[in-house]
Amino acid sequence: MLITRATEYALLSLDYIRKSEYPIGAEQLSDALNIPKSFLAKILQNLAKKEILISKKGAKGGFVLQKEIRDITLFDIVAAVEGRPAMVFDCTQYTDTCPNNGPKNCTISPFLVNFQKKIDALLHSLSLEDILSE
Amino acid sequence: MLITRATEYALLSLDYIRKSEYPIGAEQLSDALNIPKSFLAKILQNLAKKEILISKKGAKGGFVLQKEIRDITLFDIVAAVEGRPAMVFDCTQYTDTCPNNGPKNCTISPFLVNFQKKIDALLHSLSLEDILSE
DNA sequence: GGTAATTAGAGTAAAATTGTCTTAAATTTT
DNA sequence: AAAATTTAAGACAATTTTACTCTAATTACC
Repeated sequence: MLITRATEYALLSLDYIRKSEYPIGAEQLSDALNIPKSFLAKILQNLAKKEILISKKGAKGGFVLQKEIRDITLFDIVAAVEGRPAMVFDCTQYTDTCPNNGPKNCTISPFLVNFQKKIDALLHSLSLEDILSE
Repeated sequence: MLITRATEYALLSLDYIRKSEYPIGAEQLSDALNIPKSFLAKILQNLAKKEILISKKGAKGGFVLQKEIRDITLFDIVAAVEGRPAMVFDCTQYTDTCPNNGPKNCTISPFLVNFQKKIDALLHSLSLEDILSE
């Protein structure tokens, strides 16, 4: 799966947050979107670390968008939430068991690299503005 | 991950098989490509079921391509091996816990559908011929 | 200072992927 | 016909990833 549930939660949250003037707390989001609170909190943290959200601690705190929605790409969101860029296929993980001893002499590697580039281009080309209606 | 290790094994196997005049056995493939035999056997079975490979039982049996490599698409290979088409994201699995009560009123669904279509188009447009060098 | 909120990290549970094993069925060779 | 070879099928186990929880600490507002 290219995109996990965490990314879905992120997209739903970003959509909710952008519609509000005030910071939105994790608990409020959790209630509104029916998403497990602790899990969501971690997702929001990751989005904050990657400069997609601003987090405000303390009373009346919460999360606010850090950029214009047209400046937030799908690529960044996925990378932030999943902890790494979206990968079509990751063969670098197990070069030890690779029948061809690594990507350098892999028969299918050139294709996969090419395919990965197409996915990346697609993710980079799509901003939050593009995908959230209204 | 859009493509799993099973699909990588399938691609490597298909590349090996197409280069041979004679049927290639699962064990021979397993040795040549250093892929766990039983796991590989199952992958080959799936490719045979989906009319990508022909399987011949008995002595001197093995697997042969059933079509020209330009007529085998990545889409078909992935669908055969993974047991379902490659999915960007599968929210139909858990409509019960969906904050928006299903894809019909989902804020992000239209985007995901669109994204999925682009992936599908890419997979359909690429044949084995396109991706295996020489 | 007290409350409301995020931050951090360990830890658990469930699901998917990866891999194994055993037995049966089919085909070829002898 | 028997023996050898090879696929077919399904149950099972191990590993990895995903999904989620809990507790304690930190920060900021009032």
